Order: sequence, then C-alpha cells, then structure tokens
Amino acid sequence: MTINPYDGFMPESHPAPARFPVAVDVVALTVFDGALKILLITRLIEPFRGRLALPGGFVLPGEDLVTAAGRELAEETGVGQVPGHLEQLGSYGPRGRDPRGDVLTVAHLLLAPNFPVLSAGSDAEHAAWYPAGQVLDGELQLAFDHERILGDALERAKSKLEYSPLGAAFCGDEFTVAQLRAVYEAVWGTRLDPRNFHRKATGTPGFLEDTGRMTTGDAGRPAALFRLAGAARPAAGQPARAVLNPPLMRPRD
Amino acid sequence: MTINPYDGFMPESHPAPARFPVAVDVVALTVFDGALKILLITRLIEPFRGRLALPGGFVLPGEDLVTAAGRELAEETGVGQVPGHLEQLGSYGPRGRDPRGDVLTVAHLLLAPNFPVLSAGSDAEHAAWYPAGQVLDGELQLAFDHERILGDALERAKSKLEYSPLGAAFCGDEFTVAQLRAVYEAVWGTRLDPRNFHRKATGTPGFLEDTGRMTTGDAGRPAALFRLAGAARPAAGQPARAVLNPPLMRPRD
DNA sequence: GGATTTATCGTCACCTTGACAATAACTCGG
DNA sequence: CCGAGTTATTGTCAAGGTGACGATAAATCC
Repeated sequence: MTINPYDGFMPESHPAPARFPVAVDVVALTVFDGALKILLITRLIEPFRGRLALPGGFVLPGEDLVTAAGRELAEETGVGQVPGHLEQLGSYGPRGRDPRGDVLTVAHLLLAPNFPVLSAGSDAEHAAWYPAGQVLDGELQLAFDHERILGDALERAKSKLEYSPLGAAFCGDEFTVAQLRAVYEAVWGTRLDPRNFHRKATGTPGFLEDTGRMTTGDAGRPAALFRLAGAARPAAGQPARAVLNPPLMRPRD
Repeated sequence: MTINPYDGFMPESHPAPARFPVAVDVVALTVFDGALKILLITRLIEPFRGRLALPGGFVLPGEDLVTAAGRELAEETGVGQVPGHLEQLGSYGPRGRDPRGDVLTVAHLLLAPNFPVLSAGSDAEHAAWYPAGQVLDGELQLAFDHERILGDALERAKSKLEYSPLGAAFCGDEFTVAQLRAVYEAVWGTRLDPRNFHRKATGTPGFLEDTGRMTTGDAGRPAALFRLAGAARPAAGQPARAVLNPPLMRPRD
C-alpha cells in the first residue's frame, strides 16, 4: 500500500493527474521620468544566467496565487507590502517555456507608484527598473517567454486605463491631473491634450475627488490635488472597480 | 540517489518547487431560444457527485492549456473540434477549491454557436445546455468554485461584446443583424433598439460583410445575410481580434 | 387581400470629443 | 519689483456618435 495523500484524485478508471511545478511571475509597471518602467531582475542562476527576467518563482505548498506573487515581489525587491494594484494576467505553458521541463506560470500585473527597489540585500538577484520601451525595441532581451508575457501585460495595462480608474494606481495617494495625464501618456505612448484630458478626468463622475489642497513650489500655476474617489477605490483587495463610462479611449492612429 | 527528472529545478540553495495537479475548466456559452446557455455536466463521481459542474479535467503530461481545454470539451460533448472562440479566462486556486486537496485550475471561455451535445456515449458524465440565468439565480448550484468562475466568465463575455467582434462567434458563418442582436440581448440581458443596433453593426468599418444573400421563409421581411469581415475574423487561432472602435457599449442602467 | 411581422432607412436632439483660444497663477532671472 | 516663461484651468465650436422614435419595405399568415 503506497502512501499517497492524493489518492482521492484517482477514483475508478481515472488516471492520476499529472503534477506540474507552478510558478508566478510579476510584470511590475511604474511611471517615472515620463516613461513606463518595468521591474526586472538579473538572473544569477541557470537557465538564462545573466539574462534579465520578470521577478517570480515557484508557488509554495499552502500558498495561493496572489499570495505567492506578493511574496516573490517582496523577496526580490525588499518592499514590505504590495504597493499598488495587483491582478492576475494569465497563465502560460506548461510546455516549451522552460528548458528544464514543463512549468506552468501564472503571470500577474502590478500597477504601482514608483517604489524604491533594494537590489542589494536580496541574495539571489538584482532588481531594477528598466524602460519598457527598451524591451520592446529588442535592446533588452528577457529570459524564458517573458517578452511575450510583457507584451500581453502592456496591452492589458493600456486597455485598463481606458475603462478603469487604475491609471491612478501609478500615482500616490494624492496627485494632480497632470501627473495622471503623464501616466496615460507613458503607458499609451502618446501625447494627450492637457485641456481635454483635464475636462474628462475631472468631469467623470466617481473618478476623482478634489482634496482641496494644491501643489506648491513647482514651476507654473499651482495644481489642485486629487485623490481617487471612493467609488473608484479598490475595495479591500477584491474586485477591480467600476467603469469609466464612457471610456477614455486612447487615440487609435 | 533518487531518480528525479526535475533535478534541474533544484540548484544550490533553492527549494524544490511544489507540484500541483493542474486542471482546465471550460465555460462554454451559447445562445438559443433567446437566452444565454451554459454547458454543464452532471458529476457521476465524488466529490460533488450528482452536482452540476463545468466540463473540465486534469492537464495531461505533454499538453498545453488550450490543448487540454479542447480535449476535455471534445471528450465530454462528443464534438470533433472546438466549435467557436476559445480563450483563457483565468486561473483559480490552488487552495480551498477542491476537498481532495490543492488543485490549480485554469478556466477557459468558449463562445460558440449552439452545437449538439452528445450526452450519451461519454462514459463519465452527462453534458447539456442550461440557462445561465438559472445558475445566477441560485436555482442551479455548481460544484467546486464553479459559480465564481461562471460569474467571471459572464462578465468577460459581456465586456468582450462591447469592444470585440466576438459576438459573431455565437452565430454561424452567416447570420442576420437580428440574430447578432439577439446574441447581444441574451448576453447582456437587455433589449436593444433594432434600428440603432442595425446602424451600429452595419456602420462599423471592418465588422460585418454583406454576403449578398438573404433569408427566406421566415416571418416578416427577408433579412440580409452577413458574415464576419476578414479584418475581424480570428487569424488561425492566435490573437483575439482588433477593436470595435468606438465600442458598442451595453446600457448601464 | 388585409393584417401582421420583421427589416431597413431617416430624422432629430443631445452628448462627447478633438482642436484650439483665452486666462489664471505661480516661478524665475534680472 | 517686473516682465518672461511655465503650467493649470476654463471656455468655445464644429464634427461625430447615440438614443428615441417615425416611416417605409417586403415578406408571411389568415
């Protein structure tokens, strides 16, 4: 009699389920210096030693997917807590993506304000922000199928900005309309008319909430500080929030 | 010395990755009799014996996710080939969704024309179409976390109709504007003005293509038959197609 | 043949958007 | 302190899309 905690998976005439290593990867995006940045680590072990890769790792027994994604992020950047909006992107594999064998990976998308990355201290890898454009241009090559995942992540991010308030996830708690616009411009890779953007952002009910405070010290006229309105703020981790309706469409050509 | 084909996953100081059974589930949707239907099987084995569930099963060694989803669909319905648009929905678990232990499941979404289901012949389960509304109303209870998955699938389907041409995936190769409208009405659960829908559907460049043929025999004036335009047709399985721009938004209240 | 049914074309008021003018309110360099 | 420069914000206007709904076309049903 073998000892098998999963005997229950083998009722009459059913084959035992195959078991796969399951990984989580995180496409962490942020915006600063007017450009969209992605968090990448330099692999110090084979395979793809020396190559840049998405932060990630294997799901541990007893972990859920989001838990594992948050843990990997924390381990490889030194942040104490997930600093923005984390959502599942999609699953890849298990075939043909890891030379060591079949691995299923569940990719996640993090939209966060710029947060400091402790590349020192993490034992295994250097983490740093890289311009997303350099990856797409082929200037930077990623390990595994991470370029494909990044491509999907960028498309998801672009479309999220259209119909959800998640652009604000790139900003801090309080931000100006111009800062929010800079996010849209960086993610979409286009320029937006400041006046029309201002009208749409402030005119959409349930999107922005005026804090009553203003910026000071910057060049030019002070700007009003906004925060995400309560209706648009993510409720305790769960549901991606309601809709920007009608959407704020990115220019198509 | 143990025999372990995945030794490569254990470089210095890294723990061996946990391995999970990986399942695929399929939320297959179709529209007929003016209502949105979902394909469900009656479970003949524990757990949840006798309960309705999404068709699905474990990923076999050497399979990819979509492959496995297509195979399960074929096994449990008798169809020879995936009859519509199949895409990944998202992954659930691995914790707390199967009483036998941790199982990761990758849910898929199938949007298909009504196809006949061979409930006889499949050895393990009865498959049949059920009104999606009955599940949401609580009249039908599903096994595992399948109600949650169904909820996510319906939301995805609703939003896909807004900005993608995939509503046509519910229709056959050729269809009338009214048939397409019936799809939208069933999925969204709303009535749409036939005249405005007609204007939008036929007026959107790259969406519909007039076949030149007409319906005959039905009550009322004959309708023109359309097909999905080349630009909107899915190219050889891969990319979900371009955008319905501006979108065809569902009425929000 | 007239009633009914369904498809399709038009009209009109309203709203949103893109382009862009005009001010407002600050910093900066002298 | 002053004008120049910079950024924020408020408007204006025309074009295009949408919702509501009238009118007509072309079949089936009795």
